[in-house]
Amino acid sequence: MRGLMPPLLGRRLAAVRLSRPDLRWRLPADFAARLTGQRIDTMIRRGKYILARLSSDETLLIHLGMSGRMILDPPEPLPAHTHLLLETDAGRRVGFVDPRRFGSLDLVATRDEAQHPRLAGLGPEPLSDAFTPAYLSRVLHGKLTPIKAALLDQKLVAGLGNIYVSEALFRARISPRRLAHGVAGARAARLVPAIRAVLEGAIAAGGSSLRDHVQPNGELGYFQHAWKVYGRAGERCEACSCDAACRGIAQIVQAGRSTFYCPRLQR
DNA sequence: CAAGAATCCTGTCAGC
DNA sequence: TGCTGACAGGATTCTT
Repeated sequence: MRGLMPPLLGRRLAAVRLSRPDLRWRLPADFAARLTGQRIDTMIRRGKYILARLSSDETLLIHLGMSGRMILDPPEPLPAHTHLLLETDAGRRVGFVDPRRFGSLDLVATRDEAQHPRLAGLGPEPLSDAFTPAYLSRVLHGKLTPIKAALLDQKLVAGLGNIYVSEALFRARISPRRLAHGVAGARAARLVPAIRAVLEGAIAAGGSSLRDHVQPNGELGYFQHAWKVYGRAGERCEACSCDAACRGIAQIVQAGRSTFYCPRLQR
């Protein structure tokens, strides 16, 4: 979103081309027409959603899903799977590219995002004051699901994905297999700052470019080089590599997603 | 109600 | 080289 603000903020959308309405959810036939001519007044992020508030009092929602990317001034011919192309009154162009189409676009008839069903249920922002150990303890209390799965639940806390959950749990030295209710209390007090540190590091690095993610200007993120456990199955974890008892980073599947952790350090 | 599995879709890569 | 299966930054919907 930071990369989108310079070209979009305060500009009017002079042209909008929607070449594929069947994304995660099918877009209405008048989607492009409703965007055309609108000015983008403010842009914010909520969880994994980018929100662009329009002069029409509507809000454009963008979710990149697994494989989505935004491209500034894409070349012609347009990259494959460019489903939406915006052109501003200043001549800048922004493309929404998403091969798998797990991403979504939506146009909400209100500037109050809390009204939108996709956003209404989201938990607090992990970088906000609302995300405290007390809050996390409360929502984990009584939960029988592994902490890994709980942290992926956007209703509990908004914005964590598969990579950053593994990284945060490593940083907090908590096993991803531990049941959520067992993290309430002292472990939650470690987990909250661990989550914040991982997200702040990733944002500063422009995200993690595993295969699809790029910043709008085309630059790759470089947080993948800072991963301690994700994608490192079999390697000895950096925190205990000198210890003969370290048997290396494990990869397991939880709730259908890969989890990476150090079984020796994370309890 | 809560938790886990199946599902949507395309691209890439390992193995044969 | 070409085929097949597994897997990938997500989140909803269906089953148990």
